[in-house]
Amino acid sequence: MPRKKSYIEEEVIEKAMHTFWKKGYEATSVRDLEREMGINQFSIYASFTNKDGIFLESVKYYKTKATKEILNKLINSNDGVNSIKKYFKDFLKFVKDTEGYKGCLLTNTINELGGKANEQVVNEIGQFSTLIRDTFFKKLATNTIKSKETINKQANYLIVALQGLSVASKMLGKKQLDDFIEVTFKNI
Amino acid sequence: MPRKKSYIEEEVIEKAMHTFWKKGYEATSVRDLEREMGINQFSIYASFTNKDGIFLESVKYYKTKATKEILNKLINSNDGVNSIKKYFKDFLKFVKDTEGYKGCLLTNTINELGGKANEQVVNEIGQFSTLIRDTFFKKLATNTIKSKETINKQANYLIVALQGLSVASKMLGKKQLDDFIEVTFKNI
DNA sequence: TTCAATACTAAGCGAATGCTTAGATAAATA
DNA sequence: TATTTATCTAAGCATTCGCTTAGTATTGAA
Repeated sequence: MPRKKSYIEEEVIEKAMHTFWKKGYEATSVRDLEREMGINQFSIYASFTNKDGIFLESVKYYKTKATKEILNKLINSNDGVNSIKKYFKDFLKFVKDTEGYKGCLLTNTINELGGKANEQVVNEIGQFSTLIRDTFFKKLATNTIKSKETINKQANYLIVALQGLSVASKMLGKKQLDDFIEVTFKNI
Repeated sequence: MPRKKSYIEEEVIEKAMHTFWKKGYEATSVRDLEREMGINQFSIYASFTNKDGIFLESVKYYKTKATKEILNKLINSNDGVNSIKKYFKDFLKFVKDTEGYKGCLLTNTINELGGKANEQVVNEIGQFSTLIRDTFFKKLATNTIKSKETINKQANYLIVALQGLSVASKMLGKKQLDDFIEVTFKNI
């Protein structure tokens, strides 16, 4: 009976995600989204309820994309701690485009909105952060006699270091970022 | 001849600074500033030209405040590397208020606006970042045989770590932050 | 006491914000 | 073919945005 949608939701979500990623939440207007997603405002609201709704879907999409493109590589690696170092380098490639480094969308969001972000968005970010930390933990725990407590501290440490890298990438050059990664893993 | 100003510029700048610090650049409206600064929009524009002008003064004020309250303590300390560790802890106190951690205003700004921030603002932030790194360098260089290159890398590393701490403080608890600081300084 | 110079209040400017509504269009069932 | 249902376009809603203007109040030198 009904008329068909003229767009594929996943495709327009991807475009919305890139817009939020580049510009941030506040600086992205619904008119921006309309232009970038290539569909009318009515359709945006019909599919995603409101601006927060599109943002939530964008965050979910980012998680899926990041998981496929870099996190799975870490999960499936058998290179112990060295695989985490590779993850850091992959991360830098992942957050860079032709115009420069745009940081991690999730870190950007926490930094911009803090605790005031939409509750579901905060949950999504918290879950992903936990997933990464747990993955770090497993890699740190292979072939070592270090205590669980030490490994836990190191995993938390690497999470914060990754967030630092997200922010610093927006200011610093490639060499400085590589130096940072090198020193980061001296402490492990 | 002229009428006197009914407000002290430094006082209203401090209030503007706290507003930007809490809410971020985009999310702070001129009406917000009007309310928080306690003066009319006309006066804001007369004294500071535009929104960017107040923001620039806020950034400068933040630098002065941070220098007085925590950076000078580091500069004047004779405790070598350990004084940097103390600086990290002082930093966490500095960026915390009753409602929680609000991060470093300068890191927040870089993260929110990236390279698109007002040029003078970017300069101010860059200068302060350099000042802190140079200070770290001096502390790292006391009583050591480490090469200049190594010390440079470590100084850069600590800058990024500090930015990570700024972001992570908005998500993580005190214990995790303390753990991070501990691991950060393990091999320095 | 006059007068020029600056600061004040308050109203309002055009443009942009997030979101909604009215009406035309398309698809599949009856 | 007629009807039902969901989609589309495009105009417009109230509110807020950064910023300005018109008119009044206050100051200190002439």
